[in-house]
Formats: sequence, structure tokens, C-alpha cells
Amino acid sequence: MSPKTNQVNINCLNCQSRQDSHFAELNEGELNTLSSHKSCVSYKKGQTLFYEGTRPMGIFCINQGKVKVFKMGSNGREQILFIAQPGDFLGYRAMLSEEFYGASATVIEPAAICFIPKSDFVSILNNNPVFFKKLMKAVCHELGVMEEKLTQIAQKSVRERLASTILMLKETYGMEGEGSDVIDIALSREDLANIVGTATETVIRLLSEFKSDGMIGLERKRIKVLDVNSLAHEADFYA
Amino acid sequence: MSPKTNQVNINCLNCQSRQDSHFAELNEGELNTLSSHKSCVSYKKGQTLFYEGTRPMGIFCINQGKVKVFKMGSNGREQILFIAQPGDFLGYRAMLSEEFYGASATVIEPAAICFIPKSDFVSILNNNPVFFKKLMKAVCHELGVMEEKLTQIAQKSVRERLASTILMLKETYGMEGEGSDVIDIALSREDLANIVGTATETVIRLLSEFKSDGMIGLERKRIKVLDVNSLAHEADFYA
DNA sequence: TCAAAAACATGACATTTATCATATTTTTTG
DNA sequence: CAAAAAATATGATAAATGTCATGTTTTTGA
Repeated sequence: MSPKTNQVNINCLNCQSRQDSHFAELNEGELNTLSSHKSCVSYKKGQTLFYEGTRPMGIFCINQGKVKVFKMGSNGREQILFIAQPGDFLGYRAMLSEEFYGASATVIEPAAICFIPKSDFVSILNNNPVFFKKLMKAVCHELGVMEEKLTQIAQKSVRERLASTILMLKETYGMEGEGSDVIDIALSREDLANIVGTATETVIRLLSEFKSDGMIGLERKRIKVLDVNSLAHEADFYA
Repeated sequence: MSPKTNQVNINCLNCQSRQDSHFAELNEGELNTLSSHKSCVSYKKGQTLFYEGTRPMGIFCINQGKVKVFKMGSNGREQILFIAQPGDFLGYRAMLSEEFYGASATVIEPAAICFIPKSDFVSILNNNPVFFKKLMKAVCHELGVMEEKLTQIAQKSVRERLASTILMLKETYGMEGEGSDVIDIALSREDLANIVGTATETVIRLLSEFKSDGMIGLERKRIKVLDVNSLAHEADFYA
């Protein structure tokens, strides 16, 4: 209808991000099925893929960009559960447990994201036991990761959690080769606070301290990790 | 060898707890396979089923009793992830993700627990897609529950979390009918603190306050919920 | 490009919660 | 049963962090 949609054309067969995804080992037939049934859309920063409390109709597969997945607390603050990047699936947990979405997903860096209808995804799941097992393994791993995060939030100080989060972000989203010490996400201080589970002001203050101590550099929004060892020390034991 | 073992004989076919477990709908053949391969042991309070960091060799299925599953923090305090009861499986998450145990499991109320070797469990999983799907659904649900817990710990005050935990314990472990307001677990104040994620002294103080305010009663270790509404109010919004 | 909005930053202060000390009660065990 | 150990309880205090206020810088959008 509209003269210009934000629809984009991505074929699963040639998808660069597929190698990093659970779809890596699907056969050509399955990939063609996916390609012909899915829809692909480009999103701007701030657009929301799905909202907590709504019913999942399929899964999202990220081709490009980054997406924050978060729950809204009763105080109105977001708790960011993880940040998805190319190759990641979104929304399959709620779909497979047949529940409403337990979290919302909002784009934080311009993205291209494919949507695969529930029926197609489930049909692949039913016909490909290897894929099913791989996904099961992934969910079980995720659960372990979440239990670890829970323990960290429950037991570590904000200072320790921030140091630990910076190191994690560097590992997960650090650039390749040259400048690998720069965290390559445009994260606001507020988002960072919502990962760590603290107030925005506290993050700002602690970042200043870490900078004064020479552990990190701050250029605009980008955080540069200067001293991994000191940060690791801050992260490990009670301050 | 030993003149008197703590071995017990439980047949899956007649197991009362099976109705509450993921094994509820296995067929007779599968149940017989389970029964002939598993071993069943009775445990006293304080005994440990498995330790964080070790390799899973199978799954534990609880017939009787209660077990706390926890991670040890770097400060030496336990973070209790959940409390398992009859019908619950333990250790399948790490087994299916092919990782070491991410948590330890220790008996908190005298228990009878069956151990099913990995190969038997996996073989049922491979031959029974319905069971596999059910388990997948359960893991996905668990993940959602864990994400909710994470958000609560990150965003709510200790007071709110304690009120919320008391209500949860009443729901999950409350007795039937008469006296359904009594939480039927022998939880030490320390264990309770390790669920809530706070210091033992803080739990003791807050329990005293809740008691003064008439929201709960304390008889020995048992907590009696007297005013659900007030507790819910304490749990929901910032104190 | 410029104005408005959003994000970032810093100070002052209040509050929650952890920690340490110590006393009392309950439970365990020889 | 008595002694020892563990759990519970309470007070005093300090530290960490949240909240509110306000100013500055950066980003956004017309």
C-alpha cells in the first residue's frame, strides 16, 4: 500500500549472519522454505519488535543491528536481560513455552530483522530432530547464564557489577583486531545502568572513577577498556 | 557391601510423585526401563546430591523431601535459585547443555531421590518426541521464571523481596486445606536470606517487623501468613 | 543551522542495608 | 541430660547507593 515500505530482501541461503545462528546447519530445502515464508524489515533505533505481555506469533532472527531485551519493573525502570546481535533469535522462549512475551525487545542500533511465522519454525523443529536438540541445548545454556546473572546481581556490589559488565561487553561486542578494546555498542548510560541494575547517576559516577583510575577511557559514548586486569580485580572481590 | 545401605525401593509405575512430574505421561514400557536402571537413595538433611563445577552423569528425580539448589558466590554466601520438591527433576539443565553443574543441590528436608543415568534419560528423550517437547516447554518456562526473578532482585528493595518471597513460599509449599497459611518448609533464616539475596540479620529484623505489623506469625521456624493483602502491598511497590 | 530535547554530569542529602559485636534461645549430640 | 554447637535476635555503626536538584554538553529534528 504505502509507496515506500521498510521491507528489505534477505535470502537465508546467502545470509552472512546465518553462520553465527542456530540455523547454521539447516539444509538447502529448509532454508528455502524459511526464505519464502519470512518477512524482512529494517528498523531504526528506538523501534520495538514486541512488547511484554503480548502473544508471540513467530520468531525474530537478527541479520543486522542490535536489540535490547528488557522487562519493565514496577518502578518504571527497565531491566535489560541481554542484548541481541546478528545471528541471535528473539522470542522463541515465550513461543515454545506457549506463554505471552515476558519481555520487550527494542532496537538500539539500526537493524535488519527477519520474522519467521510460528508455523514454519515449529514445522522445521518437528522435522529436524538435530535442530531441535541444538535449540534445546541452547535454551539450557541460556538458563545457566541467567542463573549466573541472578547470582551476580544478588551478591555483588554495583561497583563490581559495573566492572564485570564492562568486561563482558568488551568480550561480546568488542571490535575485531585494531581497537578491540573499544566497546562497539551505542549504549546510553541509562541502558548501561539497566543492565547493571542500578541508578543512572551511580553508573555515571562509577565510570568517572574508573576513568580517573585509568581503567577505562571515555570518548563520547564509547567506552575503551584500558586495563583489563584492574577491571577484573574490581569485578571479582568485594570492593 | 555395607551391611545396611540407605538404598530404597521405588517403582516408577507406582510412584505417587510421578503424577506431578514430567514423567507423568510416559508409557508402561518406558517406566519399566526407568525402574530397572535407576537407583534410589534416601538422604538426610544436609546431604548433597551434586556439586557446582562437577560433571552431570544423569538426572535426579525427587520422590520425597525438599532440596535447595544454589550457587556459591565469591563472598562465600549461597544464592538459592530454587527449592525442589517431589516430582521435580534436578540436574537436567547442565546435562542437556553438556556443561558442568552450574549449581549445587543439598537436601533440606529428609528425602528419597532416584537417580536416572544419562544414557537412559537421553534414550527416552530420543524415542519420545512428545516427552522431548514437554521438557523443552518446561525449560523455556523455567527461563522465563528466572528472568522474572532476576528483575525482582535487580529492582525491588529487600523488604519488598522478602514479602514477595513469603507469599511465593506460601503458594508453592503451603499446606493443604486446614493450616494452608503455614509455610511447610523447615527453612533457616539464613536459607531465607539466601533466597531473597540479603544478610541473615536483615531477614530476622524484617520478619520481626512483619510480625509486629500482624502480617505474619512466627512459631518456631514456621512462618504463618496472617495478612496476604498487606504482604502483597509490601511486595508490590517501593516501601 | 539553530532551537529544543535528550543525555550526561556533579553536588547534597537521605535511606537502606551490610557488618560487627554480643546476648539469648534452640537444637544437636555425646 | 548436660554440654556444645548452631540458630536466632538485637544494638550500634558505617558504607553503599538511591533520590532530588541543577547545570552542562551532546544530539536531534524542523
